[in-house]
Amino acid sequence: MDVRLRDVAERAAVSVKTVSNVVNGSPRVAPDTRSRVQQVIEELGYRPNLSARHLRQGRTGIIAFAVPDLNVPYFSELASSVIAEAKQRSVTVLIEDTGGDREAESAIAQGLSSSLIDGVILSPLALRRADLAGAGRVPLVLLGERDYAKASDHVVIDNVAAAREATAHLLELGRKRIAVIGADRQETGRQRVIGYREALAAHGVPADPELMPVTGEFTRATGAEVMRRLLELPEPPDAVFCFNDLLALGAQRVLLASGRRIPEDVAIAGFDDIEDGRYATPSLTTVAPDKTQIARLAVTLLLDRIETAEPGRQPVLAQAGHELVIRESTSADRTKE
Amino acid sequence: MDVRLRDVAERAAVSVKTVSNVVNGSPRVAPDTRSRVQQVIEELGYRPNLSARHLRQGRTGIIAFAVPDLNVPYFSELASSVIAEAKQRSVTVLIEDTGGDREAESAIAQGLSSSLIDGVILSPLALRRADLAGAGRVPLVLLGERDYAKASDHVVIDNVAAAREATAHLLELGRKRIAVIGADRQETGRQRVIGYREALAAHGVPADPELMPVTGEFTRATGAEVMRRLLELPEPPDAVFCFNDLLALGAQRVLLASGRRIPEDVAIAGFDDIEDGRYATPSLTTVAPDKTQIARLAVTLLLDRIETAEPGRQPVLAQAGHELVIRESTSADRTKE
DNA sequence: AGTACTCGTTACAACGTTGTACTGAATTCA
DNA sequence: TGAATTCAGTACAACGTTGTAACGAGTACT
Repeated sequence: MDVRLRDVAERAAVSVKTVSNVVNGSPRVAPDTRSRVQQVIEELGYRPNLSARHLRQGRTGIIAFAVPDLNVPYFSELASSVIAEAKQRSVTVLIEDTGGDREAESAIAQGLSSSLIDGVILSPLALRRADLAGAGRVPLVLLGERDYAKASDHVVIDNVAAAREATAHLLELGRKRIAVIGADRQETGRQRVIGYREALAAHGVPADPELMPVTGEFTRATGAEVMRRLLELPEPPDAVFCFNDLLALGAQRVLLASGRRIPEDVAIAGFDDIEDGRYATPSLTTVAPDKTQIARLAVTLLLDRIETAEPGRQPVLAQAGHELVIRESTSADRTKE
Repeated sequence: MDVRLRDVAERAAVSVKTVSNVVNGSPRVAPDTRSRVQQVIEELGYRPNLSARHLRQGRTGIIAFAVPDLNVPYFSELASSVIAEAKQRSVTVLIEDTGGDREAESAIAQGLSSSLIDGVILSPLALRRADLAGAGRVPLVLLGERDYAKASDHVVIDNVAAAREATAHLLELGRKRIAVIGADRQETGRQRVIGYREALAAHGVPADPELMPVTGEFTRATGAEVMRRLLELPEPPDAVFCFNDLLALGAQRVLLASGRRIPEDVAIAGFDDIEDGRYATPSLTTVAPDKTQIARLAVTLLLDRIETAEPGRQPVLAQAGHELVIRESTSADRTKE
């Protein structure tokens, strides 16, 4: 069986509470008592029972991180950052895979998952604003969607600026027909389209709707399929800006298979800076959100929200940084004209 | 505050225990009482407090899945499978990232992580046999290393056969100089080398130690670096068998950058069947362990072990299936000679 | 009619922890 | 020297749940 406070107390000839005080570093303990107890703790290998502690104080020290798909590298990388950040604050992270399912996301936002979590960081995919209506049962931080501003704390990056910078980079290579893959109904996509248009406008390049085809899921397969369609246009693109790296890798594969050179014939930029992109051939230019900072902000906001339970508190918006990382898929280019 | 059994009991005018019996589906409840209580439960939105339940019965319904690095696609894919499998058994999975650190792995094997987990599925990287000596505090299932057979339940695949099949496939393409990347001191690597040698012997091809260079971590970077060294050999390889897909993708990148064609000049096979390999250019031939089956076996063994706490029970070895998946990196080949 | 059994329900205690209120001793102050 | 204050440590209760034992009311058997 497990060692309990009581076992330690008996062996050290003190009360249970004194041992508890030592464990929790309460100041009301004499130095020699403390060291004696400390020693017995190590001898017996005592570890506090978290369930009992939770039962007593209403906290588990566990937060959930819910993502649409753990196999999407961006999310697994983000999960690693969140876990690392939480560990620093001695909090445990439970990874939850929603499958991008709206109901699952909604359930999590309402705190319907296990009752043993103190709060949730949720990266929504299908969630609608209305699904947050009944929320508030559990402290919640949302990632990535500016749309929910008034409903909950959230952490975003400046998608408009990021997309603008990436597009500007492609324009500065002399490209005129810059396609976009990933411009779908999601708020994130919409933001990035705005940045894309802004950059085009600033360079006096007209926006061609043909270059912004409808997209499905953000997978390599979609990227490949959409790229194939783009290549069939009477006037195909000379650059592609994909709204995530997976789309870009899929598109890249089609371009290479079709015999085109990257970046000479078509330049490619992605979004997310996943590890795969760094090792692709050619390596992928991409917008790199500061995942470490996102994780830190999300955990900080969540713990704040957990600690101060006052319900009236206004939702907070935190913005993390990003950076355009230029790699072979755009850089080896000789500017034309 | 949260709804408690007591609240439900008061509203339904029964005792707390009766509500508990309804919640737990105990048969000793009259049908009309049951439905009345059921209704109040839904009305109030009661959810059991897992910590209290655990405190009472010594189980949390949480198992941990510890991997060396969640960003390695093989592990994140496996994690998804484990989570899915556990969900079916209404068990929650806590993902633990050991960083491949021997101490962290050892700590987990001894059950030193949070005291709130019922058991651990551990995919070890640096763990030594001796580290398992003090184990047994927590039910444990190991993945992948046949080495620990007598110390703990474990799930493996037939690495020898898998490596033999992959090597045979390369040999049947007419390749004679088949390099191996990933033949390091780890038990898994050793097993695969055995299969590799068996296949060579069966085809009467001599094994050249130069074609089995020392390897470091199983990353794209290592794959790339080792491939570069292999290309500098006086007689470079005409095929490469990498012991994981990341190594293969790194090697592939170097080959393409050096102007060689895959598979015409050099054929490549990997191991793990991660998603990246399916979308690489060219797509990667690989050994696909049956991840779903691995997850199912691991969860089953672990729950078994948790339920029957008798300490005398012998460790179980379970073997999951695998399959050689042939893709472009070896198949478009015209057999030479 | 009395005993034995079954059934549905209940009261109580306990899981391991910690906050509150308390105690007794040592120390400080007037 | 007596009163107030500080300090170290303790006893008790409670968090929400469930296993055990016990209960009274029927029902079945003799």
